[in-house]
Amino acid sequence: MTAGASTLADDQPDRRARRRAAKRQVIIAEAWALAERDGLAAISLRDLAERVDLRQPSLYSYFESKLALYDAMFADANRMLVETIRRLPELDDPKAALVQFVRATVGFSSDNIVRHQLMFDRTIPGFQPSEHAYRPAVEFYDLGAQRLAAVGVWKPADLDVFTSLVAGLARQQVAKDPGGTRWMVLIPRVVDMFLSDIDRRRDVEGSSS
Amino acid sequence: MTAGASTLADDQPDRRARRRAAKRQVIIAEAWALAERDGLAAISLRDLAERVDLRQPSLYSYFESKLALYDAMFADANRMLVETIRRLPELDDPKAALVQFVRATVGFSSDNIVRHQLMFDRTIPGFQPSEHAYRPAVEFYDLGAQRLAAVGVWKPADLDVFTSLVAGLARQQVAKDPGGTRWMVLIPRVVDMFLSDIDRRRDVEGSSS
DNA sequence: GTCTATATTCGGATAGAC
DNA sequence: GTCTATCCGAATATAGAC
Repeated sequence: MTAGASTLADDQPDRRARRRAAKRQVIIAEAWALAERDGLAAISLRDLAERVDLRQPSLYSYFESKLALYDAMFADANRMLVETIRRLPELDDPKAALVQFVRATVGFSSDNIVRHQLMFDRTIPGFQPSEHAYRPAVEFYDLGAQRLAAVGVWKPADLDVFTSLVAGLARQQVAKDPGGTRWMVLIPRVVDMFLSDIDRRRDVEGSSS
Repeated sequence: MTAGASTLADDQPDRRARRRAAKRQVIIAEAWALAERDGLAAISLRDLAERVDLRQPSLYSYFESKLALYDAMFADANRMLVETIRRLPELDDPKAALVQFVRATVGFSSDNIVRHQLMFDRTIPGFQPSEHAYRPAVEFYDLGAQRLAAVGVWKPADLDVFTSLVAGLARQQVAKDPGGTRWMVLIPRVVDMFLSDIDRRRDVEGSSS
């Protein structure tokens, strides 16, 4: 019927979808700014709407509820962290690469405290990331696991120790010395400590078999 | 003038003060129950008043604002943690005592997630513990520092590493395996790792001098 | 100290016109 | 998709009688 308009009809939805996605991104970006100012739990859709030149009800065209907004923010923060890791220059020395990974991770938390809160604390009542939003978080975990594998660490218990080390450094840096480097500077030492422990345990295990 | 009533006049304020303090404690206890149910940030003074058989405005006789309530809860949680540590049986082996300390601390967080949140996360917008409420937190820190001193650890950087280890274990246990023991069981290993690292560094330092 | 009553503000969410 | 208008509920806090 409308043969000449078919390309138009096929393109238009894509453009619309892109524009829509772009605007969603703008909204999310402003939501972060608001969260930094007022606290994550204190975001109001009224303030948010004002910042993106919309009326408050119009936000419901982009997010079906406030929790859906948090979900999108959760995914956004995790994608940002994954991107941060991916952009790191590749290093030949696997141990140096591990230190680099931890530094980038703790640095991300330190530079993005509210993102860190949403990702790692459970601070919003009723919020639980959807499966979809959680996917980039898994991706991040895998990136860490890969660098651990490169130094011969793969046992689940070893991974758990490692995650708790990184979590602890990030937490203390964020909570006790925001903006500083008091725990950041300990990273090489902590990684050393961890790898030495792995070696030590390997030796013990080897000698007893 | 009222000589015969002077003992009465001296006692009555004490009794009143005690009753008042006792009721404050009841209110705080119910506040914790509410926080466990709805989330720390979602406590409402209405619900809280109902639970202690008061009308909502009457709470203002006990706490001058909601933030003052949080402040009292913060102090309460820290006192409870300090008490938990103090009640531990004394151990002769200083290393065992250190493991015991970490176990009790992480266990406390695991058993009291909302208290952990209030103490260690900054989750309530606008809340900052008063100097008075912060005192027991310092006391807790000192208890840890004492046990570290008993194994020869005293350097500030070493203390920072240790606090981040404990913080990381607690965090992962609370966030990723609430109610379980996945990170709890790693405690002896992590303490070993830490102390071995201290030894190793002492050796290096000693050989270079 | 406790109450009733109320001020005040703000929150998320919905209806329906355009 | 965006708007105006509005609902409805909830929140903290205060005034003033008892």
